[in-house]
Amino acid sequence: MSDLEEEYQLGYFTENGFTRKECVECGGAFWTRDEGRTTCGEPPCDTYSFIDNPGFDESYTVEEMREAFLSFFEEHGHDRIAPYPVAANRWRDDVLLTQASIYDFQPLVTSGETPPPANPLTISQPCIRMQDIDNVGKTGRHTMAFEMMAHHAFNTREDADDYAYEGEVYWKSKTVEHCDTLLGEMGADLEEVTYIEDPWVGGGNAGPAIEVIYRGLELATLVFMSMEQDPDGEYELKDGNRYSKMDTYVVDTGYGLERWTWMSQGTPTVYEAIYPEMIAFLKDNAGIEYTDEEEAIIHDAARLSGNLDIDDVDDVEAARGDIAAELGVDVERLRTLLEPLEDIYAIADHCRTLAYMLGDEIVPSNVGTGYLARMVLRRTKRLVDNVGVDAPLDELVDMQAKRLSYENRDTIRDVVRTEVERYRETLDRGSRRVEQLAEEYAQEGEPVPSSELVELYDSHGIQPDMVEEIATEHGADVAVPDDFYSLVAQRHNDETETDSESEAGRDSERYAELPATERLYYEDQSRMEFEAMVLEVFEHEDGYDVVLDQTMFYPEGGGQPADHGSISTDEETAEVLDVQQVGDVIVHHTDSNPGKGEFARGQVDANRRRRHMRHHTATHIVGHATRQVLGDHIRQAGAQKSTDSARLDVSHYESVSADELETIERVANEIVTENEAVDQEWVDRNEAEAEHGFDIYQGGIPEGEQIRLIHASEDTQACGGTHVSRTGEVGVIKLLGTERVQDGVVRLTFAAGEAAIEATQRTERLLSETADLFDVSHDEVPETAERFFREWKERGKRIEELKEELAAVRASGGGDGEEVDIEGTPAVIQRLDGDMDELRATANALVEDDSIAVLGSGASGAQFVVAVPDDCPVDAGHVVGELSQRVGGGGGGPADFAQGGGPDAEKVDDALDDAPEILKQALDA
RNA sequence: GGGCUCGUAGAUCAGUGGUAGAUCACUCCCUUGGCAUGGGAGAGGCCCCGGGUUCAAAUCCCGGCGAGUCCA
Repeated sequence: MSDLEEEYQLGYFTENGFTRKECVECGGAFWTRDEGRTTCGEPPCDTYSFIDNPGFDESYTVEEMREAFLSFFEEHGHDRIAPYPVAANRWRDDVLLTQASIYDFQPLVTSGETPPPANPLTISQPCIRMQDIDNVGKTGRHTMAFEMMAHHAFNTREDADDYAYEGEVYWKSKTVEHCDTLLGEMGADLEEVTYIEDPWVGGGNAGPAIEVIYRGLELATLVFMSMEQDPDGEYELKDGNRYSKMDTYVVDTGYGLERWTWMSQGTPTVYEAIYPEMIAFLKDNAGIEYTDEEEAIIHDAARLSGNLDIDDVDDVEAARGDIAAELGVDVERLRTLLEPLEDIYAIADHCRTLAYMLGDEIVPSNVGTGYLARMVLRRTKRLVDNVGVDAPLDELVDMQAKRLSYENRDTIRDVVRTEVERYRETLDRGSRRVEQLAEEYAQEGEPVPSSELVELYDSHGIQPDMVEEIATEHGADVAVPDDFYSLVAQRHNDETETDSESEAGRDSERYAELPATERLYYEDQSRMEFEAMVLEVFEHEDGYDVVLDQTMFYPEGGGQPADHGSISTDEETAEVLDVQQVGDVIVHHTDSNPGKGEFARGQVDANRRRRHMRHHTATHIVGHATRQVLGDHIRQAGAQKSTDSARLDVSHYESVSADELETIERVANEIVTENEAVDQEWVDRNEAEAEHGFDIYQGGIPEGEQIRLIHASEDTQACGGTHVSRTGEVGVIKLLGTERVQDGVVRLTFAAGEAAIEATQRTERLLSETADLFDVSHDEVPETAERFFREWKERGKRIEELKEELAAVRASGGGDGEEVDIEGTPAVIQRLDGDMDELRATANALVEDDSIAVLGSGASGAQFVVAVPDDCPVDAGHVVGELSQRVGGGGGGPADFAQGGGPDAEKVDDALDDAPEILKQALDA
């Protein structure tokens, strides 16, 4: 079946007495030393045989196993690399979380554009896979968080050049040899190990791959990434697409740290092997105890469930029935025994996931990785409450963070506490809502419909089972549909398509043939004049695009706006209105044509540029100060500079208080006052990463082997912007304000240098104008404003009172109104040019005296109020309708009190003249 | 980045175009020796902001701001 069969004819196999066989159960091809073997070794063809029968000589903890693995590969010529963050979106924008060790080197290293940090290398990379979150705890082997131990080698073909690494380090046979040797050193019985042929396809790449199985457990996958999708390729693989060989070929291996540890211990589940003390703590805390007989059932069930090929939760539920049957136990009894234990396994795993996430400084939020962290945390909290563990969640997460040796454990605990509190508020809000809803439906005797459930979940974050619980207490039925989550998904399917592509594609083609523009602005960031040759000019709808051989003009990028200025030749001076970078070419957008092939002088608008430089350096300083004041989790989430101010968005889990803002401002200005050097440095990116970590990429990830670092005081950032040469040149930094731009992200707005002075002057002018208005000193403005506001409110109330009094007087004093008799009820018809409030009050007063009130006003347009005493059969709404029609409008209201009006104020009197007639009609009607 | 929900008294919320409400908390009075409590009265609102529609907007529409939530 496999088109790649010849790819597996490895020297190591033939030299070490392996034979290729086909599994009698599944038909898959595999390699083994055991001549008599007939099955491939992988469940369901075979079953776990290491439970209570560890497959290695010694028992290892995860820490010991990690160290054993890494040092083995170090001894075999690999460099040990520190793990990358689990937040993969810090260096690539196509995924959120790190799901495999190879993610660390995609896309730039695997494509050959950037050299790997070492070659070959070994690493133990923390990974998080949310896909099988529902299986965690239930199958005995699924975990959301795990470490993928790996050895990688990056190779290029002999005839290929222009890649960041050259030649072959090692390939398939050597890879298998390393794996086999490691298993041998661990004391595995090599006769029992099988190597299954299983070509790998994913993400546009493919290649032969081998699964390494021992005693039923898949211990490693050895992937030989060497092909890319190509419609004309010579290989057709299992996804139905065609592939062809690439110039680079990469050894991508994955050894599950947790599985190796499990194999070495032979415990019933993986969880008991990797964090036994936490499992013990949780069981004890939740008060879970078993009799010997129960213990035996659980033990057997765990072993059996490991043997089943379980891939989703439905299978787990079905499998439980099979297991119960095999053990001769009632399925409900088995469920009651296992469920609390499953929750505990899941809690331990989720806490470890959170420790990785928060330890790598992900801040919970409603977007991106922050949202995933929040989901995991809330899920964990539910499990903890469900199973009756009463330890605070921050303590549980800390247990795992401690084991993983994170240094920011205080912040982690703080974040967890804040999140738990936030969740509690959401639940409070939710339960109030559900209670109310439940009572409504209970009263009508109807069940809560699934549309309400979807609404509650989607808009308010309330789980259907929680609705069920609360609603039942209030006597309302709830039927949670089986396809609940697909109903929720349906609501999101109406989303609009993405908009069309830009024209950048064509542009970049046009500029591709031009040489890279030499960037003078990096050579001397304070120079503003230069000379250059005009290489090309493209005419445009609204101007010209000019390309020079070298330029001092800074193109828009990294949140710094483009420079302005002029490009002059002897004949022509062109204003530069915008500057953009297209590939390696810098394009100046101008208002006139300097002439292709001309020798030109460039002049950068120095004032504008200097303001940008101050704001750019100030941004680094403020970021650094914020990190010092608020904590190490502070990370840039976006930034924009202008001539007048700059803004910096940072990740933070609560809003910034006024006190904190002042402290940040003080710390930032201390850095300015210390007048330290701001240096730029071009360095090898791998060296930079090794020395400073990923925190240098807060403003985005630049391409290329060399990157530019900016050192401002103790802060180091990869940055392409222009900077002042000493922090003192920033002058002064004035923080203008802070706002929460989204959950988990806070925006700081500030101004530097003369812009700071201007900003201060602006606020002071506002204060002065306000003070002048009140005719008081600056100090007295707040209390004066407060007094004015209070008095304004008091006066409003007094006016209301007076209007009512006036209305009473008008109603009783007869006034100049006409009074007619409608079947024994007196009706007062009166013009009264006041506002609606006055009309209403007067009408009310008249009704108190058992009169019908028909009042009209011409104060702003025409307005009418008609009020009728309780027992009078006149319909006020009808009367108002008739009156309003006569002034070109309309009106209505309840039968005893109606309002209306229209635009024709001059017809108020005419309308009122008709009032007696209308009243009589209304009575007849 | 997108979808949805919500902004009304100090708190929790009613109010679907026609005179801004309830409960708790608050103040005062009464009941009691005191407390829990019970009875009565009162105070407290830029109905988030800005436009629009309308005779009339807390209410409908548009735009902001703020809060929440689901998804990628």
